[in-house]
Amino acid sequence: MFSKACEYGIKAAIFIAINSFEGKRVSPKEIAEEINSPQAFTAKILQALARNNIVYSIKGAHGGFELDKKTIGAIKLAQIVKAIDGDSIYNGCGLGLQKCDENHPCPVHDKFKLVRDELKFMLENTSLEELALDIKAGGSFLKT
Amino acid sequence: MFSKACEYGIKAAIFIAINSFEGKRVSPKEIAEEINSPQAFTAKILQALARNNIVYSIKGAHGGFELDKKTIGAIKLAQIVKAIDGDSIYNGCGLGLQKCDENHPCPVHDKFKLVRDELKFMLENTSLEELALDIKAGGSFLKT
DNA sequence: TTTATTTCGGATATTTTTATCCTATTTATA
DNA sequence: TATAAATAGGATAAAAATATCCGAAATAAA
Ligand code: FES
Ligand code: FES
Repeated sequence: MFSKACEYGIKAAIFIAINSFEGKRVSPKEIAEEINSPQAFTAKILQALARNNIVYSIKGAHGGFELDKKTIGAIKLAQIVKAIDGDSIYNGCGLGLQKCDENHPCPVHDKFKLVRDELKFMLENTSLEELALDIKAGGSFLKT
Repeated sequence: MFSKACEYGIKAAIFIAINSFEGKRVSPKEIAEEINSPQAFTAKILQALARNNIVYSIKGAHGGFELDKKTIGAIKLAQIVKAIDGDSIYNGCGLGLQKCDENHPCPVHDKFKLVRDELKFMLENTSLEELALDIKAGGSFLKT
């Protein structure tokens, strides 16, 4: 469904959110440990998230990744997925036709579009905040 | 969403279905042309579908791929997807946890499961027959 | 200003997916 | 039986995704 890079990106963002609520910055090393991902690869993904202004990176001593406590509620999964995997998951044809086109649909278009749109809606309406709070409450987990 | 192999497999199966309605066998060459896929790679996928008893392959002169006209309505997309991509799309965790587990859910579990189950339902309830008929009626297309 | 810390980013390596090539095997038919 | 036509399948290649390594640049603090 999502690429590994995207899975790591989502989990990393959630972990950064959790820590930002407590005013803590986190390093790629900590993040990789918490989400059970390869550290250097995770660092690359964090760079991409930073370039897309989804998370903030502070270089140098006492640096790390963080995000603005006030905007955590406004950051939706859709932004992260789009930044890493692009938007083919929202617009692409389920059977790989060059473009998904109502006027030249593939055989599964109508049915696929329903599922795809529901996924899109879900991602656009799920915020980092709710996911982070659920973890803090012990209702869900980032690894194992 | 699906692998290239799976996309090719679905389109190939639909094309074989269309031809089997007319009692015609088709070759990997014809199939690849009709679904706009690489021929040799498509042939590998056809072998996999044949090994899974989804399509039938007849070797030798006048051979080719076909399927039993009477069972086309019973073949669902889910079988093809499972044969080629496995069932991680039905059971796997959206964030890549080792297993999707109600008792140890990832942060998106509840929401993801809804989408995943809808996809599963769609694939399990869509037959090759309806897709093939739609194409014959000019309502959908296998390429471009 | 020096040092320690930390992200950035280019280069490289590994693995998986996608794709191609070639020969063996099977089968209908002349 | 000989031949041509067709799928099977192993070997290989190319491309993309995943992963690692290392030096450069930035920054806080001594
Ligand atoms: S054309 Fe294939 S999903 Fe729309
Ligand atoms: S645990 Fe992640 S989707 Fe179920």
